[in-house]
Amino acid sequence: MADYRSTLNLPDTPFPMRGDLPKREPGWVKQWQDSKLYQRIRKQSAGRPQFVLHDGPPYANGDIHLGHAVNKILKDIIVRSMTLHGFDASFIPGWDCHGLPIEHQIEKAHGKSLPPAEVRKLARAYAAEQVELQKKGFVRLGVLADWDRPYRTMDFQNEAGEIRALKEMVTKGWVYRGLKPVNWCFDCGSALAEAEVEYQDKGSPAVDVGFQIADACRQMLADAFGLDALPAGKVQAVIWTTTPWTIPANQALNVNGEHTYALVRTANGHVIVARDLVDSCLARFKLEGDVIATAQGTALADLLFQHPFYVRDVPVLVASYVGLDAGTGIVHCAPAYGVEDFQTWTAHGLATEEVFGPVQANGVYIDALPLFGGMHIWKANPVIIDTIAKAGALLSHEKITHSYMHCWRHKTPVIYRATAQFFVGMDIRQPESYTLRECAAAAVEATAFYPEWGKERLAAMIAKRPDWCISRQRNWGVPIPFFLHKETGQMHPDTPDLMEQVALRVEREGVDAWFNLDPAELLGDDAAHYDKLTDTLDVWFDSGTTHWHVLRGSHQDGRRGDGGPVADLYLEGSDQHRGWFQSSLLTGCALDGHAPYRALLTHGFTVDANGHKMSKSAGNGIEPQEVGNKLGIEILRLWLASADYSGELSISKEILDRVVETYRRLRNTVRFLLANIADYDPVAHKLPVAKWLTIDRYALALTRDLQERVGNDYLAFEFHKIVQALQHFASEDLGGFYLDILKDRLYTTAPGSLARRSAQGALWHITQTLVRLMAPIMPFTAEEIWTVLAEAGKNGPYAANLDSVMLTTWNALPMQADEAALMESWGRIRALRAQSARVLETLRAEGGIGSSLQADVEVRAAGATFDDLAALGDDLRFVLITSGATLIKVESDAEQGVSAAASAQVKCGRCWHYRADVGSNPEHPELCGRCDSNLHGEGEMRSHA
RNA sequence: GGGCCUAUAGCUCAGUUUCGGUUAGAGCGCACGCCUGAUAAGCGUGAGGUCGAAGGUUCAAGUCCAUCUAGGCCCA
Repeated sequence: MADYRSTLNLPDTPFPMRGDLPKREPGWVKQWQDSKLYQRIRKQSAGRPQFVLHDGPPYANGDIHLGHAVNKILKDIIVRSMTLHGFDASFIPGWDCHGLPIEHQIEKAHGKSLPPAEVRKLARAYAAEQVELQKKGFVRLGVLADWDRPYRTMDFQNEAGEIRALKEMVTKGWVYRGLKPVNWCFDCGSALAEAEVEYQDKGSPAVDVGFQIADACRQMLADAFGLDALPAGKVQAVIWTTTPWTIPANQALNVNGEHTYALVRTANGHVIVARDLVDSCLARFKLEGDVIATAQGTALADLLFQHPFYVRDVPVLVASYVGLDAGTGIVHCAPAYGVEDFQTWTAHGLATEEVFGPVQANGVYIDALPLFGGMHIWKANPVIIDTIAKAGALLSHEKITHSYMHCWRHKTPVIYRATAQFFVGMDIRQPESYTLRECAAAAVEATAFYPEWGKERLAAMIAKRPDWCISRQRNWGVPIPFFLHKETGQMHPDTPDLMEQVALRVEREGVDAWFNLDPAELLGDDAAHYDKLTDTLDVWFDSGTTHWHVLRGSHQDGRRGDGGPVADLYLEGSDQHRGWFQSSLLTGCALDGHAPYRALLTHGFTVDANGHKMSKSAGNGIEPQEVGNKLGIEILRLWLASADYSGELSISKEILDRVVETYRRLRNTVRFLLANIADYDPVAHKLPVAKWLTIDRYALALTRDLQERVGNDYLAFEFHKIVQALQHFASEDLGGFYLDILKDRLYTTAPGSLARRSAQGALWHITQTLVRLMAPIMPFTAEEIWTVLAEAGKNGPYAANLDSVMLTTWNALPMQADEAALMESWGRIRALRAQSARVLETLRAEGGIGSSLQADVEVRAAGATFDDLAALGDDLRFVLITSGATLIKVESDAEQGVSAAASAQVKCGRCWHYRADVGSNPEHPELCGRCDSNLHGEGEMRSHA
């Protein structure tokens, strides 16, 4: 038997079947970096419509984890897809460099007693190191960005920019000085951040303390309980507290308006507690009693009760936070020493100036405090309890052990303590204009959200949030460069001008320019009357103002130049509704009157296969580096793109295994495409689409449809639909249909025949389309494909952009007038083909055939299906991949069907079809007629498939 | 405890934007078979869900309503 294999046009390509991703990806990364691909894309895109994604700065501490990878890869997919869409898409990466965690790192490494200037110096160096570390990680992910020129919030220009942003907000009147309870450590002598507080067990006294009704309010209290008069003798509202030291600072009682309160008669006078807690309270008081009347919490509002040992009547304030879990249902309110206490106080319109705070920074009461002046609060507890008892107001006293806040540095108990801070006011009304809250609400309304529910979430947060406290008592941060009058505490009247002078110095020397500044340099003789504030700005102010001083200052090329929001998109984890989205929104509104972004996109957090969050302790974490080293970053990217990122992102071994399958399928499909256009010259061999065979034109229509849908999905940021569409296209449209049918024609017809060039024209377009559609998600593989195309001269009209697929835009696919008709009729043909496959499978199972080419089929069809099949003529057998196919017209659907039988003919030694004309040329007895013609004659004619 | 979100075959997702309607779809994986001219590939056939749970509204619910469970983000 002659070997006809060598007479076939078999696929051939240098594109390897296996990606070998972990090994080869770093090479691509290096090439993109070395060739300055990002910069070249920007240069080539200059003048196109802009798309600005403003990068939210990750905190410069620690190696990147999966969450970082998710975030940056999504951004990269978007920037790449927008570039391919024909936008000038910028990506200026940034880092958040100031703040507590870095200060702690320095403290951990160098001890706790460094002078602040030294802390800042070390922190700056540490942050710079971390930026470089993380940058390496991000670059390895294949993220294409301006890595040579990122923004860092600690850059001098940015530090100065923040001061200018603050100046602008001060000038516009958004900033005020007020009180706020903060975590306070006596040993530090300063405020602590939440992160510096840890919880440990602590023994505390727990006391129930009675507040007698004020004489002037006895009748009103009787009315509240629906009584004609109050019983004679003591009537006390009882509170329960574990911090007796706050009693001297008591200024109110809080009740819940929704709860019911009971007036209880006991042997020790009458007491008021929540009705639901009467039994537990009496047990604690070791008293018996009867409820003689009840009243709703709201009825008690504003009644005055007597402080247990000071001559001071305090009001009842209704507060919803008061619960019934423990205590008495009545809460003692010391606004200087509790967050909720303080909020309740201000919520009732009471002045912060009236808040009474007798505890000094070192934990000692001021000397002027009666009875306890000069005592440390922890020492004063028993003395105070004794005083309460002597006043007849102590209903119970026990020792309890509870979880209590401690300083993580000194391991000593921490308290809440009201201190002076600076705020951005949410409800300050600009003259004849809006409040910040109103402006922000309108800005949220004007913003597009992906997914849509983000709008509701952010709007609810804006509606409820308190004023923004922007001051912190830290070392490593941007200073709030205010001079405050020593007596009044007021800002210097020239503050805006002074701030600009400070900004100029910070621009040159960094934040130390302020900390080192001698006030006299700016204030002259006035300096004696002013204190230089040492507070720093909340780090949310750092990142929240990046749109102001990064996009409009240090990186002007990364902004939109049309006067509106500077960015088209901010994209972060859904936790940033409270964080960066909000701080940016507030500064945008305060500075510009609108949000700095047009749209917000959020992604969820990564979880394990069971939907549980990843943690070190659970041991269910997956690191991006690990995936990159084992499977390749491309797999990680494809995993991310195939998930619906609006919810949680599940990742596990099995999930990644499935992703690998998807990758292989896509890769092999492209490999086959490349292998079959190896001898195709897209310029010299190009045929007009009108001359193509019908099925090739159908394939082109399918491809155009795919590109349109995928393009729209990119614009809508619906990447998982893209992966599904690509996979479906590769498996169903190509592998299971078009390519399967095409093999015979590609392999057996003459190399330069119309039949073959028509197919290759379609394959060339499919390849050019797929490589681009894949590129945003799988940039490594796309670039590899691009290189093969380029080196083989397969880019034809795109030869000007041989360097990188990213230098192109979507493939320009010919539009066909009869696309809709093609889709419709071939849809019917494919349904028939599926039916035929089932019949052949039955025959195969019976042992009648192996390959489908061993069979002849008879197709009975009616109506449109018959017309479609009839139009194929003799090519029907190629569509069904059988050696023979007979079409019979029937009149009704019921008569339709397919039957198959093993062919009685002889197998052609070349094309493997079983044909009656095998051997018709005596010189080539093993060949069928068309193979003989293809090899030695004019070649077969094909018009449809 | 509050706000927002998620819960469809083993896995990843669809399920017709504003208010429901025939046997709930796809790809992957799996099973079985074919091919050996995409071969550490390719093709075919097939088996898998009653839509987180139990209720309600309705002639009719995966699709609406309240509840619960599990999970996520942010607060308290």
